Amino acid sequence: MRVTIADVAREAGVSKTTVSRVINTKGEVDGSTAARVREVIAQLGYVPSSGAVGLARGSSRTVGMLVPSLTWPWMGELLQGVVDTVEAADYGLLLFTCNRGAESVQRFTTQVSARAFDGLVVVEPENTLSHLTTLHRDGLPIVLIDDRGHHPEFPSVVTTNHEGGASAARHLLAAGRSRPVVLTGPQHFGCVRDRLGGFRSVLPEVRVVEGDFTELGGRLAMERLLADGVAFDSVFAHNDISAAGVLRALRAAGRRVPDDVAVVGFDDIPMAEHTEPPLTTVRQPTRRMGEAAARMLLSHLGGTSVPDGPAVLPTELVVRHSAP
Amino acid sequence: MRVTIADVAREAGVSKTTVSRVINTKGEVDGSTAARVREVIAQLGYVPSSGAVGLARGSSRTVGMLVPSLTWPWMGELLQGVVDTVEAADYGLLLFTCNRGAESVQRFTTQVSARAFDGLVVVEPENTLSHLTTLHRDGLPIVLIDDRGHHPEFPSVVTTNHEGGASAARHLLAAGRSRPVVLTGPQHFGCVRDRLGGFRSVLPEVRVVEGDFTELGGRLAMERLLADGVAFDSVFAHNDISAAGVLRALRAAGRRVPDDVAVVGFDDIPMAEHTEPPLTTVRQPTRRMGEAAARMLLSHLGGTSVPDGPAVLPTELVVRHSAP
DNA sequence: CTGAAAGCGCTTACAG
DNA sequence: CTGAAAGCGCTTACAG
Repeated sequence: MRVTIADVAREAGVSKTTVSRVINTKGEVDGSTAARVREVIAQLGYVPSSGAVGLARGSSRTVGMLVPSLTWPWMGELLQGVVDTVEAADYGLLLFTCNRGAESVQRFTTQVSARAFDGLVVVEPENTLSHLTTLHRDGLPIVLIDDRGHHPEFPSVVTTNHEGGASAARHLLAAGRSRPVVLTGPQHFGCVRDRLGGFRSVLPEVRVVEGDFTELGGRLAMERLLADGVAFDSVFAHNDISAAGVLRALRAAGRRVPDDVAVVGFDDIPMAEHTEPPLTTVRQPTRRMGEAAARMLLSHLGGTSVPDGPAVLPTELVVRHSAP
Repeated sequence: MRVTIADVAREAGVSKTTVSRVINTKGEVDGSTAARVREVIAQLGYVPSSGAVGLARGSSRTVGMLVPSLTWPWMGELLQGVVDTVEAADYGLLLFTCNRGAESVQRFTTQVSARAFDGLVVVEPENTLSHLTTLHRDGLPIVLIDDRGHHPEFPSVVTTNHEGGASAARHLLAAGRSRPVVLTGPQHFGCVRDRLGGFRSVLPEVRVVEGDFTELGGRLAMERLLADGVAFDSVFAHNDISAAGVLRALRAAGRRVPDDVAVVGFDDIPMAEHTEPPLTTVRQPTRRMGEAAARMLLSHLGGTSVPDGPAVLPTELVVRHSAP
């Protein structure tokens, strides 16, 4: 049988109230009484039932995390940042995905109503913002990790997409490249517009090709440009995956990187070190974004008022061989 | 204020007992009564508090997952498999890491005692097996995803490491390669011994080099072999990351892959498609291992007795350019 | 400084 | 088929 607060109380010869007080160090308790209670707790190996505590206190000391998918290359770092921060604060982390579309969302919403967690960190699944906004208005604390460039009415963590694009352009310009191609992601993403805008603020003369963030998309786009005889000396791809496709297409066509064409990616996923040649890229501080989001949520739960603007974490240009 | 079972009971003009019965469809309830209750539930948007249900029932309808790190390349697939299965069964998934060593383990153990979850899926953090065994003996249902080749006394999911090694050897042999080097992982891992044993069962004449599963380790090992003038026509690396290091070292030394040296990895992480040349590798069914582990745990929680042996999922050789 | 009692929101014998 | 009551393991006014 599990050890309960009643067992401790009986064994220590005090009331449950007193035991509760020493556990939570609230209210005055006589020193020697407290010592005795603590001793009994240790001896019995008593640990309060999280469920019972949650029910009595009306909170679960757990935060939820909702992500579209766990298999994206930067998701591991992000999750690690969130988990570390949450665990350090002695909270639990309940993980949800939206793999099965509407059904997942339904299930997730039920968990919200069931009060399974106190607050939510979310990497926005497509077309969920309005639903999340409703939950937030109904009182659920939410922090959004915003990779799409939305601007929700609740707190969020973003990176400097505009400046990231600008830094890529400055780097290419300094290396004497003046005829760049920008291979974007889907242009309805805010982050895509920002990256492009930043790049253009430095290098206005750009050939823009809309991509889809996939390796295959990058490869095909590059093959088409080469077939069309477009002249360019550099490529800025909006993520590393599509940059990998670009590298492959260039190699297949006999173009040398970086001699003939310099290539810059975005994200700095683990693969970026291992492409041929290793990829120069604009690093997103993924892990720190996770940490920041979790910290914001926790301090919100702790009663601190949240900042009204998004928390902005800086990108960083990582120079490797593809664009020295 | 949140809607409780009492609100529903009052509104429907029945007792809480009856409401509980229609929610859980247990016990006989008059058809029209049930219909009325269901209507009120829908109208009020009532969702049972998971905390209260858990307390009353003595279980939380949540499973825990413990992993050493979230940033390993195959962890995303594994997690996705677990999460999907767990969510489909209407359970929650509580995620724990062991980033901070002993402190993490302590915190984790507390959660166990707090009954925060009903069972555990674990990818074993180093040196935790005996502790997990204790928890299991104390009554916690556990399923191990065993990437180390331990053989715990509780249920586990493994892949065919021996056969995977053998399949790599058969493939190289069929391609006319007879002087292989095997770059292993740390040799105290059971999986490493199995992969090597399988390989040797087909190609006994092997040069074995102990590696450490890192890209750098793979690169350095290969550089040393080349410097030593060792003659070989193929490499079987025990994971893809170190295979990537091997590829890089070979390229730097001017050896052509696969013409001069064929290279086979293990795992089939996302990067394997993107190395130069793309990597032939022994695929671990990572996602399905996650699914299998979750299924075993859930059926155990559901009362089904668990199989005594480990569940074995087959590897699969994926042929790409590095060893056609 | 300490305790009896009510309450958190459910489930489950037990009685009818 | 239905309900009153006890109980799950805590916390928290309230009273002393």
